[in-house]
Amino acid sequence: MEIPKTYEPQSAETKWYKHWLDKGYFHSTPDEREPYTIVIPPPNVTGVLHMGHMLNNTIQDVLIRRARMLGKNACWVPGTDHASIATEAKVVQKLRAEGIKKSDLTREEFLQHAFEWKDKHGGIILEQLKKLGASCDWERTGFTMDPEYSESVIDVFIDLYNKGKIYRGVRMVNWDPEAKTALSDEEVLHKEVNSKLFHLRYKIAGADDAWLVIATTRPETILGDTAICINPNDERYKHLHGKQAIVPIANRTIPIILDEYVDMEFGTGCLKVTPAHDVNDYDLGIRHNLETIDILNDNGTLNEHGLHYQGQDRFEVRKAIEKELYDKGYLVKTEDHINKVGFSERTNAVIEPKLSLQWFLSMKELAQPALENVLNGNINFHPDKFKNTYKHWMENVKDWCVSRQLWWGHRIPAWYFGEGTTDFVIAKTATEAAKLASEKTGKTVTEQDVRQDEDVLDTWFSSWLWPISVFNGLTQPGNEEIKYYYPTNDLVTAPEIMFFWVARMIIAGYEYMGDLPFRNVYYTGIVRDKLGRKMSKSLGNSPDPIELIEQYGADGVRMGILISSPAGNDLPFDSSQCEQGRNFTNKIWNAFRLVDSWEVHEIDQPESSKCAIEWFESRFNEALTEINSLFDKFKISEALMAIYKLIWDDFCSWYLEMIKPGYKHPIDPKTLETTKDFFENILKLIQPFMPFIAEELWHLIRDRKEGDDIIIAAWPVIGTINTTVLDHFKRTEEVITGIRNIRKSNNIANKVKMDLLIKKNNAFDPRFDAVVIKMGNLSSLEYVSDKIANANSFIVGNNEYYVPFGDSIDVEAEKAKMEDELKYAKGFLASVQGKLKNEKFVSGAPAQVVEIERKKEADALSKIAILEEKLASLN
RNA sequence: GGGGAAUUAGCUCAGCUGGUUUAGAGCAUCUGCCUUACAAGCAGAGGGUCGGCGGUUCGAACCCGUCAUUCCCCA
Repeated sequence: MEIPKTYEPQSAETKWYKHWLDKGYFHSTPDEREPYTIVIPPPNVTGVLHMGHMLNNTIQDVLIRRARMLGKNACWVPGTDHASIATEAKVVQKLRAEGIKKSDLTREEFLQHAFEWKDKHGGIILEQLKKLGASCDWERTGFTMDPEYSESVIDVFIDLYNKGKIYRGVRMVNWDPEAKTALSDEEVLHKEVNSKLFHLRYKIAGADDAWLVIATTRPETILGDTAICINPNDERYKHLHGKQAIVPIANRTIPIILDEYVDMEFGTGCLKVTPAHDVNDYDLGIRHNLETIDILNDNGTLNEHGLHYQGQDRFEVRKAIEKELYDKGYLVKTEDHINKVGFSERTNAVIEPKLSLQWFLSMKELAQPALENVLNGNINFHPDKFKNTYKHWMENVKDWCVSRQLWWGHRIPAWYFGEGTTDFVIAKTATEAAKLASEKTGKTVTEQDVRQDEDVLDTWFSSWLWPISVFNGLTQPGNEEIKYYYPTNDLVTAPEIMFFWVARMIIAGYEYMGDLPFRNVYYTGIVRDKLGRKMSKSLGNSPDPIELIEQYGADGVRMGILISSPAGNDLPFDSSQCEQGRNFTNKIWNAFRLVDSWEVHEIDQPESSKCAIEWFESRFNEALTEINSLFDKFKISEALMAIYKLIWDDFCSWYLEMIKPGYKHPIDPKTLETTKDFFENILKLIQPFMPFIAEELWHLIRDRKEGDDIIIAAWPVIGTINTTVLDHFKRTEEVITGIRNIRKSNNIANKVKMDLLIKKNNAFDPRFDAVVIKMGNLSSLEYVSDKIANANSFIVGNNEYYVPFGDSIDVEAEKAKMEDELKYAKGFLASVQGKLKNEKFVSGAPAQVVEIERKKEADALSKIAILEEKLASLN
């Protein structure tokens, strides 16, 4: 059978993914083995796979595949998040395109559309992950609005309310007038915009022609003014103390109050106070007992307090009122001004600070165990530096506004039975609510008398239960699965959602399971393009992951994305990295072609092969030790690099070349079988990173019984490491490189055999001579006691190596080379002797360190002597 | 404005508690090779006053101070 010269990934990928699924390798059920669990950060149902997902999920797959090979019961739970605001926005948009307005639909009708959307788009990302090779337990695919999951979200709300942690309160929230919902601070993007600063004059009450001038960027809000504030230390305005002012147009009389909050330098030093529309003003309002006048409707138009502007949009009013103020002589001047304005991350609408009645979760106490257990290392962050950010946030945690004015999501289980602020109960059903309300009021309240809160819960209020609720840990406490899989092991996510999600999962973990949700959090970076810009759909600078997979193969892309992606650092992605990955798959493929091409004969094993085997065994175990330790430290890309070098350099470039029989020559059975063993082991190491080619070659290199698949093969166990052999080989490598350099500088073709003469000054074991002969393509290797004239030479370990080559030696070049070496050796000696001559070094440094320096000195001295002699012999 | 992180070769990064080397890797670059596994390859080579300046120390990429630049978070 003709094996293609290059690896063709497509057929292997479909074949093996199907095989793994058919065999149920991804599926996990509790058993006696140690569990290893990862819950996927559930992607939005609206999304399509982007490079960030690729990075994140490749890492998870690497971890889970290695755990599976380590004999653990590996369980990677996939799923999706309902993403209330993002999904609702998409559905509204889609309906609008069809000519349907959300306001024309009932809640039930709208939700039907939303579920249709979810059914159609919700699985796209998960399907795409299969192309990447993700070994998720698909039978466990969860969704944050699954019935049982939803039940646990509602239960938690009720429980926290009953514990007194959830309260209803008036707060200044970030209001998105387009989506008509409150947003968390994290969902608001602050951008600098060019705006205008309007200087407006207010008449002083009771005076004929006395005025004060304020500066504002939002003149329309004067209709909501309830005070003017000045700094009590401001000499300019002492005369205003205790006075009142009259709001232009509204003609309301408002007090002039004193507060050091006012920045005397900014604007005119007089601040108009609008408690309903500015966070700082709101605080001032509370301090000074001011009236609060809300002039806005939920959609951003003005209400009845807007007087003749009622019903108009806030931005139209800004223009109109500017004119009116000017016409009536209140506008003193306008100047250009740059300020920061908040925009909705989802709808890009300008955020309106707005007072509204929302549901809050008090965080201070809940956050305590979550903070402690990260600081004390029960939960580890990788990299560790994110602990600082976490600490800072957790120590200054603010109450969490959990309500959102949306329909898509978990509806808040609050039921109102009257108009009073306390006329509500928290209950799972209307029946229960009626019962509770009856108890609360002492009167009969029926199911028809109660109406449920219109709002839904913040998406994160459901996803913070993810590691618990995917195992139904709240609805069926203590069930077999939650006992077995919880706490999960590792979480892989982006630092951007450390507070949104990670911190809150930790909080929920301690509150509801009394235990951490995961032991390690691996933070990935942001995937950026070559110019350092974040990859995003709007910029169009993100490659389509599926196209990348088609172009380079899933294995190539997996490697390309991981090779330069240390934890927590951004990944400047370039498709050339996938090319490197593809080239690597091809390298492994061709190594297999080579091994596969050999014909076995019952011949003796060559000495060089014996040495090679002995060396590679130690080298493999040495590398494996390092690789395991890198994995333990979550240095995934370094582990991959170590495997890459082991395979490419050690196995392909050295080992295979050493044992490779001459053209058309057979190989001995012992060497071939051992080589196949080695090959199997390196395939095992690469399996977590490049599962497809690993499985493909696993089945090509030896006949396999049913069920003997590499995905479930045992991760290699570290065997003996013979450091003497490793040292011998290191020296041998140097000798071979020396020979190659001589060929190169003299233009001697590889096929031309050469002689090597060795003047041995230091003892060494000549066992690897056979390897030197083979790799150097030598006709002879001999030991001599004198220097050889007319030869190219080099020094390894203070032994002298000579390759005579007739008259073709360039003596001058040889001399120059040696002089360079001599110069370096002398410089090196000087630095070593500098230390040794220093009395304080010799007495102060540890004996071992001094000893090492002495040895360096001795070696350098002897090398210098050899070089000088050789130079002399050339003259 | 407050807090945090970073700065090592053209690029991306290692470099553990200061001492095995007058600093390492991969990619890229350059040179020579289509040598019967692989040109998606082979064999070599060049490239860094470890951001600047001070300090501590016998000894600093590593510790301290300071300045500069960049990024992140919060207001």
